[in-house]
Amino acid sequence: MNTKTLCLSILHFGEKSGYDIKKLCSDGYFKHFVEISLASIYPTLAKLEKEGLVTSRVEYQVGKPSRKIYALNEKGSENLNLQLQEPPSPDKHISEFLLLMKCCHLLAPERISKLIDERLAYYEKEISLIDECYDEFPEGELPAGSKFVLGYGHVVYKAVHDYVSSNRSMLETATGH
Amino acid sequence: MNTKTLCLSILHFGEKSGYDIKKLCSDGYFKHFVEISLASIYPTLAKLEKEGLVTSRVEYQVGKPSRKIYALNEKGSENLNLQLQEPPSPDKHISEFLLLMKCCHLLAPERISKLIDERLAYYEKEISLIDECYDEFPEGELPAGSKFVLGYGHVVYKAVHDYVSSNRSMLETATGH
DNA sequence: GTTCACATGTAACAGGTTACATGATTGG
DNA sequence: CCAATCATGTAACCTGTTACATGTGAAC
Repeated sequence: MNTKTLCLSILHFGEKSGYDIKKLCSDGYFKHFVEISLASIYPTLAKLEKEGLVTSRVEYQVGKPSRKIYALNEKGSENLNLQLQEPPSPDKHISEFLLLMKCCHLLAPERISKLIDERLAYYEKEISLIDECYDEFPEGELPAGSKFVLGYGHVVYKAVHDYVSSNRSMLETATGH
Repeated sequence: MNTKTLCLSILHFGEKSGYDIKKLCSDGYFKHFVEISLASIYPTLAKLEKEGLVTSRVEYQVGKPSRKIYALNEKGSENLNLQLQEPPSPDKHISEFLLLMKCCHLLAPERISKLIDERLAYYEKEISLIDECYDEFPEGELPAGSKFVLGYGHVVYKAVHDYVSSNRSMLETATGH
């Protein structure tokens, strides 16, 4: 995933600071399908401004550091539309947890149980975070795309939670060492 | 995910060439939770051999290029066990498809429909690939970890397939431009 | 007191990818 | 004939991360 396109598509939902973008990707609406760090956001936003795709203004705050707020302009909007015409590259999913489970015969049974407990807790947390996102919008006002994506995340976490809790014995009783 | 640990854990399931490892990660049993390219596998295997964690032998073939087959030795096995004691880092999931769906109001309805059709076909393909993996092993002989991980992938693809096919209208009828 | 959240930015480094280089055989 | 599969490996490049630098206010 191209960092520039990601920033443009997030800005398209409204003007934001680099810090805002990071929060959205780490905790908010974009959380479960993107990855980005602050150290790549700031230079990217600066580049986008230099290229004339976004504009920035500084918002002074009392007691807090100033925020540099970026907004998409027409050229940026056009550029985004162009980028979105390209076919999406395949999903990337990397899970050390699954690698560990695949190697369960090398793990102590107590460790497996602990890892699974933590995993289930993690799924539950993600589900409640998604539910919180729904609650932020009044009935029917959540955009279709956002609703679809939140629902997608929800069914994934629900399905794997069910699967892991019903099939954990498969791993916990494996004749390991 | 550490490339060295990944190679060691795959080799732990049996001796393999770099090419074999790539195939396993791209099409086989490790497919849906790891990412690795040949250009990082070969140098990693060479490094592992230099460090004395694996041994290699060359297998000559008629009509095909020779294969360099690597096997885990005791030191490598110990090293792997040590690595597996570390807590797994959080899953990484990146999906340009979901970003596109989130931005559905910027896409033509026909494009959305086409993207969804392709997506559903992709899920179906993944499910049948997983089923093929099951079939490779005779009844009951698939190791617990592998079975668990395959089942995990299966429920994910099944859940998202169901979700996308039942909720596609949410995006296709979105008042875009 | 100390850690966390807010807030932006740079520099050094690590990691992995794309493209290149090579070459035989098989299938369409 | 051309593309694909098998098979290994290197070099140049790019991108993104960790760590650093700086500073306030709130909460514990």
